[in-house]
Amino acid sequence: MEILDKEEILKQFPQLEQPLMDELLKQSTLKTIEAGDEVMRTGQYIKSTILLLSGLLKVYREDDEGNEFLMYYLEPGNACALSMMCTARNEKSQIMAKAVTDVEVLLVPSHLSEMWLGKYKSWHNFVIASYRQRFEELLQTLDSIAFKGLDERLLFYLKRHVKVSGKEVRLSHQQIADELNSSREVISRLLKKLEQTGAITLHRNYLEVHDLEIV
Amino acid sequence: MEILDKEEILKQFPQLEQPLMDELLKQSTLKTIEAGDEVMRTGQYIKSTILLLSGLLKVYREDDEGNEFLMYYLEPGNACALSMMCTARNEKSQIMAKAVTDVEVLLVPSHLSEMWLGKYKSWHNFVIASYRQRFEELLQTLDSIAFKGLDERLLFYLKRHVKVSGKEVRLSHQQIADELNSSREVISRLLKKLEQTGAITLHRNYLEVHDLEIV
DNA sequence: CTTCCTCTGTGACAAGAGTCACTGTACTCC
DNA sequence: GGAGTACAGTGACTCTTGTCACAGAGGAAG
Repeated sequence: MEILDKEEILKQFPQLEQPLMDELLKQSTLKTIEAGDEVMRTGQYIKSTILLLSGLLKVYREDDEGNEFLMYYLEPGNACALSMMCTARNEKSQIMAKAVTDVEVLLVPSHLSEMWLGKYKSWHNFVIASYRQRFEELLQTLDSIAFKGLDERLLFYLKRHVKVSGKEVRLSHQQIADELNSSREVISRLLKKLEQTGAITLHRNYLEVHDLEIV
Repeated sequence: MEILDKEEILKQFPQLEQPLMDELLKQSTLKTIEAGDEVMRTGQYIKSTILLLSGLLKVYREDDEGNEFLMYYLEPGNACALSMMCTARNEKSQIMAKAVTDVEVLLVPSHLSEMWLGKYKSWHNFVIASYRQRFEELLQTLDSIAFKGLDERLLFYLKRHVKVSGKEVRLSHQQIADELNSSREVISRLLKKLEQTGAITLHRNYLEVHDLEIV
């Protein structure tokens, strides 16, 4: 286990009170995860609360036929709400979390996380706030699926992607299609249309976003 | 304000500890809501946590064009997770809660609910458990929208409806269509098919469910 | 009984999205 | 430079869902 850089951690979680930070530094473990690796899947027993220090995680849903769709991204400073509330789920569909880039996480043993809820007000607030944020993001995703056509969903997806990792979207059409639970051809066509409006420029294996609001 | 029937309330929320129950009885207000009335809409400032004592609430999403879809039902013993985490939301789409039947709710002022989180372990657990349940239900809804065709979504919807209010589904095709964000004609056709398999029987203004598993 | 209104059933058509087949294009590795 | 491979573009077709138009059917109220 590497030595925790206190300053670094504090910077990501400034809302946590001092004594809690001390415990956190002492009791949690730092883990590095390579881009592309799976961080979590429901059904598996989750024994830790996950705090994200650096990098980018995507949380998505996968059904029994291998279809998937993106729920939301987690950025540094976020906690994985699901890791806090993972009950024994034995349904067919799963929630998965995967590292988009290399990622550093802090693992807090569940029993501690549980205990801190009563002990530290700031931890408690942090946990509740995490639930809220995830709930809201999930609702946005739900909205876009329920009310919007694929063209608007694609826009929503691109906007979100730009927000977490910049205007260079380094994804193939196939990858985008997967995350929207659609098919490559359809995404290709829609992207082409977007390019024609001038909103984006297409390249091999990536695309540049110029302005998604003009559409 | 009516007098709270302690026994009744205890029965719905047996997991709450005694001193908390006492405070709850003293500090919260009972409110009766008529079938069809709106309980809540986001954006509006929510000043209370809502506990459901009797009746049935539906929680649904509505977008700016009046489209809607059902998120989940709340039954007696449930709390409205949203009333606990309503931040100032000023987006276009809204979460709405409406009474399906006549409903009795207990209103807990937000500042108390907040305080109890630290004070009573059982309250804290109850709140966390509520979040979890709603999150899970929302995920199921999301799944059915993202992965399933309308036929399967209709089945899922009917099953859920049967679970909360029995095998007589007293809804017009139009109402069902609304809750699935679809159109009457399509729902009519799908229901007809279901009737042909023997899973349900159609009537004017209601339908009987026999067995939804056989489909 | 008659009128009126809401709910339901149905056929025809349109639009969106998925699938298939095939072509072209850029990059990588010998 | 040439072969192989993953990615991207495109047309044709199908299926599902939504829309429009209209016809019955059942209830309610007079």
